[in-house]
Amino acid sequence: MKRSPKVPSITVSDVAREAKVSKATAARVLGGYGTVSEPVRTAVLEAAKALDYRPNELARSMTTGRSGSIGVVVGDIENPFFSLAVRGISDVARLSGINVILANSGEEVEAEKSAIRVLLAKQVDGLIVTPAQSGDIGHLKEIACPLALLDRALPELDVDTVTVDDRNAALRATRMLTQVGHRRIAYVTAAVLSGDFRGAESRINTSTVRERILGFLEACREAGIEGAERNIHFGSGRSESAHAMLLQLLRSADRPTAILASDSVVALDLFKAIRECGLSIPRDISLITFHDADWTSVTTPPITVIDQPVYALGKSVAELLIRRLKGDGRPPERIVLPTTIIERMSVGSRPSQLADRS
Amino acid sequence: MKRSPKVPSITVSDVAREAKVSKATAARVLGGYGTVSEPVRTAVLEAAKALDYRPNELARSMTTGRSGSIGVVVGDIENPFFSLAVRGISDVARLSGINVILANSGEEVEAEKSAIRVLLAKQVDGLIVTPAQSGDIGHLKEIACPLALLDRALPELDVDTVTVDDRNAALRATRMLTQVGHRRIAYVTAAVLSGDFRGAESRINTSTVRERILGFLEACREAGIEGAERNIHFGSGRSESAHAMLLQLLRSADRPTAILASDSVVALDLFKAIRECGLSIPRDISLITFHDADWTSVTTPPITVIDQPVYALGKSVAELLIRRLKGDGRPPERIVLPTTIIERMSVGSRPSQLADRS
DNA sequence: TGTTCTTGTGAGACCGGTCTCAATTGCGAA
DNA sequence: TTCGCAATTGAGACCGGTCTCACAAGAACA
Repeated sequence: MKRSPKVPSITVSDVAREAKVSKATAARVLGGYGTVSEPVRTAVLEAAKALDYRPNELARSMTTGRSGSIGVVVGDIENPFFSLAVRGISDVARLSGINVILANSGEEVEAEKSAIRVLLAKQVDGLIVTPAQSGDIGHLKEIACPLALLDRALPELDVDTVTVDDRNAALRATRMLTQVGHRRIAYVTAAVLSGDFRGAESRINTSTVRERILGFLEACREAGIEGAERNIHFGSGRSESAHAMLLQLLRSADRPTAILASDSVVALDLFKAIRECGLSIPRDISLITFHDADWTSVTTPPITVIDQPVYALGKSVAELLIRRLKGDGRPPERIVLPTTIIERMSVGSRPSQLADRS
Repeated sequence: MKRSPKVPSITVSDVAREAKVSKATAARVLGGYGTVSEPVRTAVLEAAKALDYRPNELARSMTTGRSGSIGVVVGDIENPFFSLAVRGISDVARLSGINVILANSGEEVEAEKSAIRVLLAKQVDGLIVTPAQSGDIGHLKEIACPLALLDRALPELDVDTVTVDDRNAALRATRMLTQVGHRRIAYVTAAVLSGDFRGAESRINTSTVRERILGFLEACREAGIEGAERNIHFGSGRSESAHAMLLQLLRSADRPTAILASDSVVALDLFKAIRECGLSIPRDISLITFHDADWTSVTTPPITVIDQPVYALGKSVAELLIRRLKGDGRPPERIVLPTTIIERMSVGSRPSQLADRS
């Protein structure tokens, strides 16, 4: 470990010396606190300019205890959903003069824990997290600084949270499918669930996932479809095995005639898999996905989507968190933003040649 | 400005007191430097665990002068090109135990300057920047810490740089178009250029933009196409006016029969505009774009793309920068990564009904 | 004119680490 | 037995800011 050359930077003391005042006075001018007479102020300011003084934020943070930055931990930056939400957060933060330190969890709890530890060690003033898993949230409960949850609520964690009305969205989307006759409808999500689904509703603590599933199941029930739980497929992330799983699903004898995808990344993978299997949308299979990703409107056919106000989602959590950083004492808020369904061309009626068995 | 409650955190001194050793000794154990006897080490470690000690990175950075984090300034996080590159950077950084602080410039120099100022004040150990503009780079020259350039080289700035062989890529892609007979070929980029192009090659200092244009022009020249400069269109970013510009281009009497797009965001916008005009790819117009964005393979027709090793791009700059942080003294490197063209279905021969005039 | 406020300024402690330096101890070599 | 050296430890300076407190000087008041 080699000692860095350590470019000696200009400090308050240097400026003070140059301006022929005490360090305390120079600090007052430079830090913008306390009272200083006009002539002294200008003298210090000139000295600072002459020396090209730049404050060391680290030192400042050390004494104030405030770092002026917030940490954001998302599942996957590459997912356009998150990039857009992050932009919402950044935009709001910038307006408040707050920096954003971004970390990727890759949807893995361990990475999430480590990221949070690091951010906390860096003394972030607050955290925005998209919890990767719902079962393992001890590390979130321990967080001492203000915390806000993005997109995924945790019932056990009473903190500021912004989500969308996932349940209702899934309900409406699924209804859209049942209403045109579909009975074998699959819900495909990237979320992972240990074990298989049957009656495991209670094990899914992540609101987003659970609510969507509940909405999905409710619509199925309404339509008199039984055993819909069997058509919920977890773990369809970015991986070879996930793609293989999709192919298997699409090639099975009782393959679904309609699919609801949990996000645009999954949907794109599905779209490719469907092509690979020589199936046609919407003739052979219908598709609806969460998130109006930009590409969904240019495919053939364009995809019907559940449009989430993603940018607003990011904007809102950031606002909530920043308000709290300013010392707002009101109880945690849980904001649920509405979604709309953008109907395009990927939903067709149930293919008649495929008799339903369930 | 309200004083934050300031949760009193556990410090080295607290641990020292608990372990009944001096602060210096506790610090040695906790900081992992110097020599400590085994019994003392365990005593300190136990005390630390009992007290749940967490080091304050800020304080540590203050004395060491190293913050353990690097700053990354990109044009637009939402552009999948950048998100992927950023992941490349993050992955490498994580392996070295270095954090990444991300900032968005929105491709605006002022925002870029401000972001760099903030990151520097936060004492980042190094910076990775994708310079938004090439003319205004004074702020980059002034940077005292190690700096590395991503995707865009600046001839005047002799620092570690990783780019792709833009010129050759543009050359090959354009050739692919000229070879099937196209003569009215447009190059559309999001980059902005003050004034219009004519002979302004010298004004474009951003390597990516200049090299691509040079490659494009070279291919045109080879094919005996004159005045190709007129077919270079700048400023096609994310905006209403940009889209309007594209529509105008596509509706003009001498509209291009083939287009080369500078990135996938521009390409998507183009794709939509082409549809809007009722044109068909590749019958009426051919399209090639830089960046193998995930959606390019699912459109109808799928788009022929110039596949850049984006992840590797990010990975390489990060490696270069980190090597330099470790005190590597060798002269700055300029790495140029190769690209490949993935041929899909968006290139067709020149539509015969459109006579070329140029 | 004496007293009490203001206001401006300087001295120095402090934040939580790192790191230098000197002091103490134990042990093998002479 | 004495000396030298290495290993271990403690005291305290330091990083670059913030902030408390004491004090001096002029203003306001009696």
